[in-house]
Amino acid sequence: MRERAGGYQTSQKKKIIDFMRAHPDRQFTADEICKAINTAKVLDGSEMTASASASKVGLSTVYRQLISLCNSEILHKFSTEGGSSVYQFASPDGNCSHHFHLKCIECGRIIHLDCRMSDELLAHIADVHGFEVNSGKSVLYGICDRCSSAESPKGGSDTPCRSLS
Amino acid sequence: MRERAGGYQTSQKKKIIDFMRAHPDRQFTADEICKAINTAKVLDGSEMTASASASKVGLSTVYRQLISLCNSEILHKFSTEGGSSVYQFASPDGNCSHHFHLKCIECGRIIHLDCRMSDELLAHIADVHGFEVNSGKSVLYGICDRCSSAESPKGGSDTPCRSLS
DNA sequence: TTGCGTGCAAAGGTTTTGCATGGCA
DNA sequence: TGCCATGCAAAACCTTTGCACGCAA
Repeated sequence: MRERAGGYQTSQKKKIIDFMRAHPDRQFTADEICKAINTAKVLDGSEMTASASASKVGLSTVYRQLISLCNSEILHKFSTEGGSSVYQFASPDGNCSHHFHLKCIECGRIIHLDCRMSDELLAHIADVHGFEVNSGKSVLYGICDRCSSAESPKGGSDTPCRSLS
Repeated sequence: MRERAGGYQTSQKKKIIDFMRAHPDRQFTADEICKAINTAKVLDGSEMTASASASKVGLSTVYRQLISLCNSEILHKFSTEGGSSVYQFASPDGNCSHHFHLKCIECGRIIHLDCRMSDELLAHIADVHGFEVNSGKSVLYGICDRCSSAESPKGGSDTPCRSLS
């Protein structure tokens, strides 16, 4: 049905997929993805100036590809409270539809909760309360263990933590 | 938690609170709230037509009050997939912080899930997985009983969620 | 070759902000 | 009376769309 990435295999699409697959536990806005693939490829390497002349992938192309990739279920789309949307790589198994996602509001990390109790709760909600939860679209917000133990954010060279207010 | 809405008691603020309190189980965009309080008062499911927009309360005032009321935890803010935000009256008890919210992606209805199993799951996630879930900010998306029975009529979709709240 | 994918720019919608004025405490 | 809140408009922001050209199949 939609298991393939339904379309041409362009270099732009490949860049987006490669970048998202390299960071499966993180979420990015369209703008972040656009900047990332126009500068470095895995973004943990050397520093670079923002306005590199090598910028090629347009933001509208990123948006169009993100829509396509979400339809192909290669990516997942989430809405933030700030109004913008963020995208995350979906595991090829597609099992993200079967467990909860925990998102730390401090560091932005995404934790895939593979837990029997959550399955039981989902079954309970479906049976008793008649509500079919779509786990792939549901995110539980809170504080992860790292951030609760240490309130100071570590200044990593990784992706800058989005403001997200 | 007794903290009132932190500011003056203006007529505009009162209109917004009254309107939202009159529809505790519904969600509205800022624009809908603005139109509603400028035309009718309880709209009772029939109005909401374009109306004359004899604006008295400005849209920016609505936005500013919504931010204030959310900070005071009088309202809750949710993000829709379309990118816009919707607001809903929060129960005065403030116990919304202690249970899950189920949101139907079809009809937009919010169900307050007051269920022992969810409490157990939250405790389990905190103890075993070290993640402190903020229930008030977490929303589970899915299909509610009404909409699922409307789509695919399978028998026995009864048992309405005893939302309590 | 065929037509989808792309880049650029402009449009569209939502939310925020600046500034002068009005109203609550 | 002192400030905060309001209204209006413009700005800021995110996302989509139109159009001509490039490139995968």
